[in-house]
Amino acid sequence: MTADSPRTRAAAVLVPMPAERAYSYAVPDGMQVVPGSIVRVPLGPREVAGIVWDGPVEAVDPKKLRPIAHVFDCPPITEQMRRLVDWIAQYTLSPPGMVARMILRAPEAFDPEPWTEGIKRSDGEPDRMTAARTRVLEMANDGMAWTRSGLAHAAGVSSTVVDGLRAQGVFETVMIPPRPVVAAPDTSYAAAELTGDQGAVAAGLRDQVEADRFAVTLIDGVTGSGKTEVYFEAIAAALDKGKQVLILLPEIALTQAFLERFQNRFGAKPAEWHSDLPPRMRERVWRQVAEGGVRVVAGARSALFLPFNNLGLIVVDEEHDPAYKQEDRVFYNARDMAVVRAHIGGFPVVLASATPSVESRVNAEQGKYARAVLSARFAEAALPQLATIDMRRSPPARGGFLSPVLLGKMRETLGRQEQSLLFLNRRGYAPLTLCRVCGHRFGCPVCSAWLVEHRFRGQLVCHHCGHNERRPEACPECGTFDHLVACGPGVERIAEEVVSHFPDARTIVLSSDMLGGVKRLRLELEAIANGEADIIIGTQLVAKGHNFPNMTLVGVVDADLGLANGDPRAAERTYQLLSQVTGRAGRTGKKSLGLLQTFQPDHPVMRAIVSGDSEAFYDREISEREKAALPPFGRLAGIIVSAATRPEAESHARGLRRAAQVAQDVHVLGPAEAPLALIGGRHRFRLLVQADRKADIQGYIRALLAAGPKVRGSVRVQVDIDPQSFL
DNA sequence: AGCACGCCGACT
DNA sequence: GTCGGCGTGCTC
Repeated sequence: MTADSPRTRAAAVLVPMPAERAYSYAVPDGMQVVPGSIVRVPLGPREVAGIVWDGPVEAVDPKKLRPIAHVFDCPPITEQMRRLVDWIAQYTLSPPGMVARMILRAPEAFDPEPWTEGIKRSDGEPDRMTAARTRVLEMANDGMAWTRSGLAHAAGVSSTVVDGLRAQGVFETVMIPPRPVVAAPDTSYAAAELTGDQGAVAAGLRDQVEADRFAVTLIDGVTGSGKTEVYFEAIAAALDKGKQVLILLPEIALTQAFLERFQNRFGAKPAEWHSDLPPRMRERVWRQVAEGGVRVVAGARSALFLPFNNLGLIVVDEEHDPAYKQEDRVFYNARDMAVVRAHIGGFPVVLASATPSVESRVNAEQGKYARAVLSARFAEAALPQLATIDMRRSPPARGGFLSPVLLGKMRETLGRQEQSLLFLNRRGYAPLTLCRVCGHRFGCPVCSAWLVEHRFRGQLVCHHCGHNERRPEACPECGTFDHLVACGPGVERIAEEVVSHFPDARTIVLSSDMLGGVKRLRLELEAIANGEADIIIGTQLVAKGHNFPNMTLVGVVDADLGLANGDPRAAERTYQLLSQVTGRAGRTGKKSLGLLQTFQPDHPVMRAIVSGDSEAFYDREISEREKAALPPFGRLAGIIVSAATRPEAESHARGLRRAAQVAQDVHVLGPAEAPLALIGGRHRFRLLVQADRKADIQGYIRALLAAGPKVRGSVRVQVDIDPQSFL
């Protein structure tokens, strides 16, 4: 805000760096700024873009006060967005400047898009006609403005023909406004016919949108139950009201398939927003969102920070997806911040999932969220038949990992010329290699993980930090040759086993470390969809998005994987993943089958998957957490200490732990219990803090950080608040 | 987060 | 003798 003093006007400006408060800048005479204005200000040796902020301007040494260099010709960041920045900064204990930085991620967009020069038919007539000229004039007689190249292309002539006509005064020069990044959606383009409960849920959402009322609705329904069709009607209502709409999708799910589905309903695609967007497109989308020209954005979590000026609805699809959580710089969960955004804006938010997160289910049970269950009735035909394979009763052959039951079904599937998918969430050949003579195990020299053998590449790789080395012939400990054994399966090893059983089948392995990168992967997925493979062996990435029309068998090689890793969310995550994977079968209309290889067929996760009845599973999961006072019943925050070396990080975390004057109702877990990981070349250490109320945990962490050892050198401390029921 | 300043190892 | 490694400190 600006403040008038006898000599200089000053404004508070939030700059994109970890400053705890807005800095003060002088406003030169004649310059107009309002809260939300995007300005260029000097900061140290350079100039940066900042946002003029609300609140009193802090008095600062007049010698330090530097003037705002420039006010961008750009719609100001709205009050709702500014309140969101303050809220997130406060809640996540991040510097507000760092939160503001997430808004300012399209630097070229702060200036208006340039108008381009075009031409339009005028009164002038050409000196003589040719065939080419006739075609050009036929096109141009619509009286619309054309670009020169566009007109030439449309008429099928060279641009010299157009230039020749222009020289004779046949065209006048006009300026053409920037082209919209997407066409306007048409809410009446292809309204879906909704049945029974779908219609009722859609009507409820429409009412919320029309009432401009904050409300959270959790739409809970399996694939094919019409979740998307239902929230499309809420989107239509918001658009009819002249509002903008944001659809959040987990990054991987930003697939062409969703955009096409939207287009089939609204006649135009939504604008996309994700990290892979080319810079030029990024700027145009940002700008057109700020100006209100873009009505619907489908985006990854960062789309929450787009400068909407008239937002009326947010949809968070696959709300349980961990990709919504950002775990660097500012730690936040976009799903929860979307709820906060809607609360600030006073409009509804829709959370959709076939496998909701436990915290959303609890929020629904506590009445904070409404829960709309869509029955699977309409999807039943498409649901695969699911069963467990008890690996104690049907063990694999010696040295193998696939049970005869699964192999038998694969053979039948091959016989029908249909596709099978084997899912194993582990890259490489084997997760552990050891020496049969001396027992030496190959561990990562950098971190604590075992090295994973990648036989195809002839390497031992650390999946934690990326360290890799050649697989040696002899044991480095005892020197014995040819006695290294691979323990456990990875997708490469499963592929080996499959090929030995089905040498004539076309088998393909899909994992994120595939040679050739994303491009190759996309081609392979397309090839599979076209039926160019019989057996697909894949890691997590096959679980999402893609539809394989001929896939009638899904086998989960190790359904227990991930259940015993000490994560309080292990069961929930496994349930969600297995649900998604088994859902890859049965998109065909044909009879399809999902088989889970497990040593614990009576585990609640397996029972929930096989029976399709998730209610009991959620009830149990909720009561387990209640007993353990884990989220969503307690609050859990992580203090992340990161340093270049592991001892440094550990000693610092111990220092913080020592400094902990454990307050009532607050527990500090770790360091021993906390997971240690190496990310981006830095050792990260998470100290878990648990408390019952939001205020407790934030106050406690503030006190702890103040009392703890001074953070200096290359040690960094960040705070990750696990946001549960914050409303 | 950038970016400059500043002090110790391997090279044009 | 310099180039450059990243530790430290500052930005209205």
